[in-house]
Amino acid sequence: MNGQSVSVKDVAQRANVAVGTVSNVLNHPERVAEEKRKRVLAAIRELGFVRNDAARQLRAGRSRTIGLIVLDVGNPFFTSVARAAEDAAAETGSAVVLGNSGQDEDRESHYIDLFEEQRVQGLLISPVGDVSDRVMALRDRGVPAVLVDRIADPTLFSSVSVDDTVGGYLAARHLLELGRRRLAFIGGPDSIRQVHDRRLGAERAVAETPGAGMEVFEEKELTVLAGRAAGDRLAARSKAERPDGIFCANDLLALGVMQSLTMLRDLRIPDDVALIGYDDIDFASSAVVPLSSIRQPTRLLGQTAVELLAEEISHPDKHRQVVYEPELVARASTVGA
Amino acid sequence: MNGQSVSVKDVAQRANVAVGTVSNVLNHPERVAEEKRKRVLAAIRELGFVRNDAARQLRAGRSRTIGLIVLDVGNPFFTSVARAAEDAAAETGSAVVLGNSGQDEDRESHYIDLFEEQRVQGLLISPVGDVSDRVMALRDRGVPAVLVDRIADPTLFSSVSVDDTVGGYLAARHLLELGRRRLAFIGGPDSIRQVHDRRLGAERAVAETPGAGMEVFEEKELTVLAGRAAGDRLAARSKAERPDGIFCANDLLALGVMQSLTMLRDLRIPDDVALIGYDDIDFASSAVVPLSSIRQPTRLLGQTAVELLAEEISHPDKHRQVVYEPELVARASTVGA
DNA sequence: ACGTCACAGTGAAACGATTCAACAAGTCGA
DNA sequence: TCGACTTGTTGAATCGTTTCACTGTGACGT
Repeated sequence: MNGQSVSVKDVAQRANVAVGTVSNVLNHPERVAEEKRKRVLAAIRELGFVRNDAARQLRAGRSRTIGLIVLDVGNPFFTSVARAAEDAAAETGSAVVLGNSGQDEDRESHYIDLFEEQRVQGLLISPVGDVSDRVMALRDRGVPAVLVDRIADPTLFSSVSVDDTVGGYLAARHLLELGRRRLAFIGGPDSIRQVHDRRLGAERAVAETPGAGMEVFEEKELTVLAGRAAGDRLAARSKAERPDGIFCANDLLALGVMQSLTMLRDLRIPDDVALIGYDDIDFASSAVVPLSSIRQPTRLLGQTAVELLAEEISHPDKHRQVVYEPELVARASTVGA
Repeated sequence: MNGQSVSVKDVAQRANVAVGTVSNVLNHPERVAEEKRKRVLAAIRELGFVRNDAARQLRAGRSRTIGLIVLDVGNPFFTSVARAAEDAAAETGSAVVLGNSGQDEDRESHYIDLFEEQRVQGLLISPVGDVSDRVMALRDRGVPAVLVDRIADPTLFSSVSVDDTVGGYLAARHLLELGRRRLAFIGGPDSIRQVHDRRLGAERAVAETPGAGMEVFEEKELTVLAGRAAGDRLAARSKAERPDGIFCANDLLALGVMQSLTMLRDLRIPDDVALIGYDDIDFASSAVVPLSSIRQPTRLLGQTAVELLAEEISHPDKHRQVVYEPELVARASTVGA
């Protein structure tokens, strides 16, 4: 009905009290006598008053939001982290606003600017490139940041991440414990840190096991199609030369390999070849042969990121590196039905 | 270095100009003489000044953000819509902040409150329940809204959506044009509007085709596992009783059916049975047999939502219903390799 | 009867960017 | 030389909320 915005002043007028009292009803109800409080609340309802957040922030000098910049909103890993961060922030009355960099440094930079203008309480960021300079400048201006899914220089920042070498180790050891000795690692570009670390972890497990070996294949992409191509190459080999355990750097690759082995050739999983992926995406459990995988504690990541940010706010010069360990999820593709 | 926030006043002092001039450098550079502009910009750089968005908004009475509330950030349909909306909003200098209701009315309500306090320019929402009352109250207070993926009462709101009956029609007609006559529709709970409409559309196509018929199966969930169960039942039938064309209400169901038919039984797709899904998720194209599907114009949805919102802002009493048609994506699962 | 307290309530000041009426200085034409 | 006009600059007022020093009132103890 009314076009204009209703302010505390209007409410105060209507309820016949001072503006300060209206504010107290909103923020310190215990300081206001029962009767006036009721009158104020009634006025608020009648006028449809809604707090103006911009004015609050301006006065407070700080907003109640936390900025989160992720590499890819389409990636379930990040949406899960985001949801957990949201929940954790909600506990302290903060809200999380999400920015999607899409692996693009310009967009990332743009969101950093936006969030700084909004005077967010802090920034959670899974950086595209090297953002140390920008992030340090931010902190000098009073906006702390926590790196997500990346380990930071402990003297500079706090960070939360998951140890990919442990994940790789778990996957490979799982295959080895099942008696497999001729392993294959199917990865993507080794320049991707995650791929690199997973391979390293797997190699460590293999080195610990006498008589075991592992071939490494480097695909161009971490996709189903790339996995299928790799699978085709392996399946074409003779039984003696074929690996009996395959560890893929992510689930997409693994699903591609599975398609290739089971459909096009007639190999049985896990009898002929045991197969394990990484990430435990939704599809892993509903594959033709449910796929074993390595699950990352995404919710814990998001929650911890928010906690670390709170610590950074209270102790700007203390930093902490939290590294979680991923978890093995054994399904039929390794242990059978 | 400095703990305090730097304001225009500080910049003005440093550059030896008035605050108004600093503001003009930022917002109307052409009004400021070359020399002073340079001095101001230098001061901004030296002091690390960053605009305080809260103060801007307060003065402007309106923020530069648009609120978007989606049912599920994990759903690629919505993330795609969100990204398109983001891009469209960026063109007009606005930013989109994303809220995830997760199908929960309380969370939805919470985000509506939050966005209203933030005085967003407007709200894009794919509502959980019936939000007409809340949304109308919002509009009365000057915050327009556009419904996404739902048709609104044209006298009340604007909306963008996709016509699911057309999608169903396209899918069924495609199968019919390939000569299939014994169709099956595998759906989920018919209470879900999308499922219901897709079935209706398919039935229309069948009714238009002499000699064609369609069985309807109602699964409990729209998942791969439910699809596999349905596939098992169909595959167990004799060739004469088995459908020769299957339309699934979404791609997950279709992938389940595909697993069942090709792996467990030995039916060929599309020779023995043609199969088409709905949504065209990423996995559809990389399935063992690339899956035909119906693609929704998600980017167009997001873009149009932003445009409609702009219209609502300029003409609050005019509403428009935009309904898009989905598109057939024919792949090997119907037309072969 | 008087000082001390606790409690409610008041309203001006502050947060920081933007706007705008007012003014200054310079240019041009007559 | 004067007025008309252009161009650049100034700084007070404004947005809506919260804070806080202050006032008013009544209860209580001595």
